[in-house]
Amino acid sequence: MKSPQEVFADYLAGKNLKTTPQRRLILDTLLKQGGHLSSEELYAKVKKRDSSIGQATVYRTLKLLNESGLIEPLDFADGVTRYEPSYGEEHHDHLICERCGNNIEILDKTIENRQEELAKEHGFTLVRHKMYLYGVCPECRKKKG
Amino acid sequence: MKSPQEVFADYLAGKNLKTTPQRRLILDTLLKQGGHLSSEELYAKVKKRDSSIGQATVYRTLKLLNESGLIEPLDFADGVTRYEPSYGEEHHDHLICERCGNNIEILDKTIENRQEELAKEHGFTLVRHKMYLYGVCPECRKKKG
DNA sequence: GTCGATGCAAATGTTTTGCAGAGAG
DNA sequence: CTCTCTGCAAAACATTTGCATCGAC
Repeated sequence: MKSPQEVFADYLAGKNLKTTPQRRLILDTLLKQGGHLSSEELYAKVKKRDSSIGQATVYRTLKLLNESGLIEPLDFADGVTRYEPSYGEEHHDHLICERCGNNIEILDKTIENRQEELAKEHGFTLVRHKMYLYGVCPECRKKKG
Repeated sequence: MKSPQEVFADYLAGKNLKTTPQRRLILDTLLKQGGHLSSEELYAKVKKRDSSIGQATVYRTLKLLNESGLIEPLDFADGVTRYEPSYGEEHHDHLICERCGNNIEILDKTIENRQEELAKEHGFTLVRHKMYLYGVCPECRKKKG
């Protein structure tokens, strides 16, 4: 299996785009960090390693990484788009606590299968899906309510 | 069952807020229109009936309507938040065509039940969920690819 | 060298907020 | 009468874009 770095380089090369130090640094930081970073948060982290980097480059690179299939945008309904590394990772959805923002990755074959069937029943070819479960986690429930 | 207008009036009264002509007009327009309106689109429709109304009032009222449980925000991943009337309506999810933007409302008990179970398995109390299936509709598939 | 990439600042698009006057309870 | 509401314009956000310069290939 190719490394994410290779995948990115190949994607760029295939579109006559260039592999620059900034792009490498951004991918590298994102992979090391993992998790669910917003562009802003990623920018801050990247800036620590190269203070001359610009915000726009981070946004532009995130777009490329998404197109190359290396990362996935997430929407936790708080106004910012977050990203998570998705290359080589099994797909999963998110269970989010509405009180503390904590979130757990979930995966359920029953649901995945039904989604595929449902799309088919309507004649659709399913490309991707997003599922977010919002609730209250055990810790927050104990605290109040 | 209470009418949406009553629900809204009760919600406002309960918070010592006021039932104004603007708020009534916005709710009324939204209900008559149904569907998946963005704030911008709703503002345009409302303005036809009362040209003196302001954008901000529409945003503020949408927030109140959401809190009162009358409408539901939707995210079709196109940068704008849309709203749909949800009071007295059975919950449903959305199957969206990535090419033409057309979308179909779907509901599946198997999935709904599994979601509830999944949350429970992690100790969460499920409050709500969002599921979007993105694909290509039959018409668009015929046209190309 | 050439053409894409970068950093900066300005622009964009959506949503929020401050404020002074208007109006519901 | 008292607070909340409204419209307006300005502000606040996240994100995108134009441009001159820089640098990967």
